[in-house]
Amino acid sequence: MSKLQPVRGTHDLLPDRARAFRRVADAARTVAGRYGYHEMATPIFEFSEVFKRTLGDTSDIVTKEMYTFTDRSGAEVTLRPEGTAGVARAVISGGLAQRMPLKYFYAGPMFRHERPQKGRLRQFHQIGVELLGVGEPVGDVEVIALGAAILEELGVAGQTVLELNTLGNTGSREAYRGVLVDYLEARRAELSEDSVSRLARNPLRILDSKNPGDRAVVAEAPLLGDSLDDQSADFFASVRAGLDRLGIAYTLNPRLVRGLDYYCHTAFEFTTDALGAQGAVIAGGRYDGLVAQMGGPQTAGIGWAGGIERLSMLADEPDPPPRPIALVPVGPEAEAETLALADRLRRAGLVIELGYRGNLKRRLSRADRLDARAAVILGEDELARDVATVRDLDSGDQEEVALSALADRLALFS
RNA sequence: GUGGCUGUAGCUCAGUCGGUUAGAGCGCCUGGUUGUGGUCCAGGAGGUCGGGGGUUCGAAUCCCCUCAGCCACCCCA
Repeated sequence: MSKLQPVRGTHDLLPDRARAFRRVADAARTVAGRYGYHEMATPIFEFSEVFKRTLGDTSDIVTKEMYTFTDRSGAEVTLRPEGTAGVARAVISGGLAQRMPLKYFYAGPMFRHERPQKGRLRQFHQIGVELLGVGEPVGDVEVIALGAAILEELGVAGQTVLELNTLGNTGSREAYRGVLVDYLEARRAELSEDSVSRLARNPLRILDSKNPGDRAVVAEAPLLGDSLDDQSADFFASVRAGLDRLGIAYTLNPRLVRGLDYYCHTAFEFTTDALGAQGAVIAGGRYDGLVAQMGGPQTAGIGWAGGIERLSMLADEPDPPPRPIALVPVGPEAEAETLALADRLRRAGLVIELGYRGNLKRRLSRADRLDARAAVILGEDELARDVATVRDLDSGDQEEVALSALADRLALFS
């Protein structure tokens, strides 16, 4: 730690990366807007209680991954590990439940103290949407369709598949949980160490264990689908019918689960095999119990979050920034004049770079490195005649242009 | 949190049976043009060999610790 370095698992976003990130967030925001989901932002940190209540005291995120600290007034606060909790808190504290349904989009940094690896950082960035107040399956369909549309817009639809499952309503899930625990307890000796501890805490999670021994046990486990009551089965059938109608392909994955109590019915993930072990690029589900669990009114909810880092690794290259025009003064008089000229041209909407120092050769060389489209050379003799020399840096052609006509002439380059 | 691999110039990397001033390509700077870039030629700057400790006459090279990156587990976006 003696050398100056960024905190583990954090990265500087230099312009190229920043542009790739912005492309993901911008595409998502635009598409979400077409579905009526508008951007909101919650604070980057909340009272720790907000996350403990939504994520549960036993989840890994709460027990070992949160960036929690005491601020100068003694309050225990936490850098948000995910986005839904803050939105739910805002709905309650802002009295927003008066005007349901609520449709929100968000984008921003999240923080989890995990061991970094490909597609996983300690400060990472997510986009997400939340739909509150819609308990009908059409809400699930819309939210999933929105995710699919964003992936399409980003050009990653071909690299991802939609995995879908249902957890059923509370009664169905509790019934299944009992059946599953009974089954797993009977074969406890065959389970991995991790899964034995999950048995008490979060038994559904054992279903998607990667451990070969666990998988063998899970393969013969009772299926959640068999525990669904009529209401749960009908709900899921409606969701599937809606997706079919929209032509959104999916594969059923009965092992796709969410561990937390407030999740119910639909669970889904858009996954890829192009990112190593971090397969999920968008993941979400229905959380009808969340707002009530936080102390608000009973409120249906469904949403998803997507990893910007992961999506940007798959997405098409973002458009390059516009090529600049370089202003190249020769001599002190022209140098002074250039500052005002640059200002005028920028106000006209042009992208202008000033060479800050050096002779003509040096500044042209710099213009070339900046990938400038053209250079405006302004020397004493040009100045005396109120003209400038405009050099096309791609072709090498030069012409003299009256200063009054300069902006219009340069606009032809873009 | 666990395990494996890695860490030499801004970038990509060479260099270890321990031994004189640690190298290359690219990039950067200067000059070849006193008002003309990209190519070419010549020259130059730049490294506490991730950090700390140890072994040794001598460590980039061996040992220990530590930090970071990558990969997998765990967890998840």
